[in-house]
Amino acid sequence: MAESAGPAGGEALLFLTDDQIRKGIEAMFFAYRGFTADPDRILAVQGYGRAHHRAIHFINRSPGTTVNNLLAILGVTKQSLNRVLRTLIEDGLVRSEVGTRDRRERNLYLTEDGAALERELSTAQRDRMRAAFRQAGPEAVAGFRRVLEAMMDGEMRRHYMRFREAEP
Amino acid sequence: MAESAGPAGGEALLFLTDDQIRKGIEAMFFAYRGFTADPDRILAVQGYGRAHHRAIHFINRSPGTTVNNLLAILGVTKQSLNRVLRTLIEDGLVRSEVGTRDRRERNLYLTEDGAALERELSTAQRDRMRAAFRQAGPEAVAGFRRVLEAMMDGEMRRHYMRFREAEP
DNA sequence: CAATTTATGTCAGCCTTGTTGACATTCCAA
DNA sequence: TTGGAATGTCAACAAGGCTGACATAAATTG
Repeated sequence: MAESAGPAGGEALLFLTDDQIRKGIEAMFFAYRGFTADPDRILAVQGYGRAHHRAIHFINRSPGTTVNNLLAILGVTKQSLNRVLRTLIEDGLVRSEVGTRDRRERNLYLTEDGAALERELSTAQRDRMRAAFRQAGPEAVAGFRRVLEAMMDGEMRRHYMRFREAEP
Repeated sequence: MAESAGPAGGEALLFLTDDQIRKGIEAMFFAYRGFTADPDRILAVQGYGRAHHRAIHFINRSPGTTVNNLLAILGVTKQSLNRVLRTLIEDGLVRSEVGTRDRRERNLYLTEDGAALERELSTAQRDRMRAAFRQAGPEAVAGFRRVLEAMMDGEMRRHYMRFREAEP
């Protein structure tokens, strides 16, 4: 349909055929399992899931972030996030401090233990990503990022861009 | 750590710094939400979820496939898949036929209604992917695919490759 | 100051989708 | 022919989404 195939106006656009796009969709599906496989294995040991990983990742990226901010980034409800945060706080991986500027807010930090788990998780995930990057080469990596950025919803792209520029 | 940054042996390898890799990880996270957003909206209307989408997608890709085969592709337990298949069969979207060669097997097909939903879902997903591809350009798309393929687990890569070559 | 809004937390209950365990059916090979 | 392996189904449970209702505390506004 649409602009399925064939030359159009002088450009070939062969990379926009339904078949090429289908391959992109399936690549995305199968690759995402690899992307989460290593952290999933680590998390399963201590009885955590991907939701815990996401919270830990973004608290590490923005120490002192508020619950509301985390909510927007993760795109879940506060009830859902709260369940995860509560277990992380109870288990001593996350510390929640009453905000100084605005005392309704809670500023979230990783504890020593939380930071240790974060390192374990991100090391595993980075190792795989690094291997994939090395295998594919720098130009492929640039293209990879360009396509992913174009695929994001506007709201998510905003969050991504804020982190993209920030050096840790 | 490892080969964090800086020139190494003559090559720069700047795309392998922890910071570059971290951007790749976050791009993957935020992009995947966009990837599933449109199908999710459609599925929510009829009370289905992503699991239904995955089953429908791969039954459409391999009409007559068996439950066992689908299991290997989706990487879930047979009990989990069975629940999804049962609702799809009850709702008249999937047809299950006793295997002729081996009567323990069930061959799965989409019905007319199932094929209609599959088209609706894949059209929505393809539209977004096509827009991202067009925006990023052909070289970026090639790189995108190369990185994703390098990121897959071996088992998943095998499945991907089988579909990759097959024309519908 | 009183009223309202905002940020957070909590309880209850629902749904999807993952899990394990138990079991029926069918095939195949010893 | 019989026992094991393969295939698929049913039941029950857990994680982690969701909505709705409500409480509390703090900030903001009139």
